[in-house]
Amino acid sequence: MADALGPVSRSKLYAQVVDRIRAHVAESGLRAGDRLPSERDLAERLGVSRASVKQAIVVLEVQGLLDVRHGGGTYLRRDSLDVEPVEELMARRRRLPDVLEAREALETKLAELAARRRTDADLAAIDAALAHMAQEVDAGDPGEEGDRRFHAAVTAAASSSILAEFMRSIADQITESRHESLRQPGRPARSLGQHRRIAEAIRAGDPRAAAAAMRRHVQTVSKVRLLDWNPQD
Amino acid sequence: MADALGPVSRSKLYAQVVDRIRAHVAESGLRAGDRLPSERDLAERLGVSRASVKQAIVVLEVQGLLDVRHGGGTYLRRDSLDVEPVEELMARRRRLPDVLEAREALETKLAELAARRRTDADLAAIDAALAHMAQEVDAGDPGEEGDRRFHAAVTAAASSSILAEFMRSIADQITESRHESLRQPGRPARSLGQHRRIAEAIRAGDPRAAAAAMRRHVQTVSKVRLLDWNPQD
DNA sequence: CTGGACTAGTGGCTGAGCCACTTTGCTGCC
DNA sequence: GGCAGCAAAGTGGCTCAGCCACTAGTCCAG
Repeated sequence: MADALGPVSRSKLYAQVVDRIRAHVAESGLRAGDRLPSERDLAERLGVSRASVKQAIVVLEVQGLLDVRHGGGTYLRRDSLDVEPVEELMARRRRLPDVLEAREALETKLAELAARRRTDADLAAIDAALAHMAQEVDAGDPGEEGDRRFHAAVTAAASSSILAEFMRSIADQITESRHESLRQPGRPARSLGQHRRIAEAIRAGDPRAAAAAMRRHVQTVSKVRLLDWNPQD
Repeated sequence: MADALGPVSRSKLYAQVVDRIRAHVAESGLRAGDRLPSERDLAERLGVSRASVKQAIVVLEVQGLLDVRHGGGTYLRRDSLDVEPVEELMARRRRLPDVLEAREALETKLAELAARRRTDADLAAIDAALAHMAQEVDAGDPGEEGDRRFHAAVTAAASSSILAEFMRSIADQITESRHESLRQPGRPARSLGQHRRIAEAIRAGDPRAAAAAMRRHVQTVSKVRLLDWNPQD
């Protein structure tokens, strides 16, 4: 149902105008620094109102693809308008193996940084997450909230805004895979055990051990998930 | 100069309205699924035209943060509107140490994947990049184009769309640091040598060696760059 | 050659209007 | 009392016209 609504949402006029501008750039061979037709010109050519053109331009501007100068015209900041925000790419291509690869790259580094930079407050948050997950697992629950908190605490302890943002951009897919992963028999307890080893390495301030433990953890998830994954392509 | 233009660009009305909507969501404690005030309501309250409100809403919609239903209102898709596209975050916070950390996380994994997945065409591209950089270095040039091509070839050989997209989102900072790094005496030749070791491991299909060689390379860049970095905060 | 004035073009924003769609409330019927 | 249908109100989608701020280019005078 939600998927069936996707195409409809995609046909909003401003989105269509974005696509047409993209096509025009590609066909005309325009490059970074080149100027687009004026809003009035585009509106006339596309048979839409200037306000609709403006909406499309605002979208491309906020994506960093256009430079809009008051009274001076609209310019390309890149050689192409084909770049998509990460989240849009994610929503479109739900390739879990890619997500897990990215996750391994990011979380391994985050664990290493957490081991170097953790504060007492960070450790307290990690311990609280472990306790929460243990409580959930003891109660027979999958432990999803504790799992989420643990990874969030490690990410916070790493103090790297870029890596944190990358993690945020694939957060939906991680949430989804967490649900699937932790409902497997025995998986919650095993995951909790792996969390504990990661936490120990972070507490000990051992970046190598933390990275290795996190890599093992994420690779365990990778193996389990790949067996169950049914590609939708 | 370009930095001085940043704040001006930031004060466009639609951007201000975006910020005000964000503030409203935060203050009201609204959650995913909750409904925003109507466009007419927001326009009146903010003292702007409905078209300007609409532009702001379009921005948040295309970022996946709002769900806009024709005739039915505008709804939050997340618990917060504080998420920013990676590129916007990048443009705002040019903290090079963070970039280098992210780069190490991403490129180490990319090298590993390249060693696993490289095709003959990938290896040819890597060799061409090495040859190009060698030519530049022999001619006394810094070798920036060859450097760029080499890292692009490794990224392509890795065949991971998410990691490639993450790399693209910090491409500007990498280009900038490349320029600074490679103009240092002796740096081009040394960098070329490291590239060759990475390429050998990829050609040999040895993921561990490739990852280790790439890590060494990026860490070398990290050390050099940090000595020269003047924080702008 | 330089600077100023003027004109045309461009973007920024407003307000009004109309239509399509959704939601809500009321009434009537079973 | 519950359900269905209809009308009214509210909401979003888009257009159009208008006016102002700004920019770029041209022309003229000193």
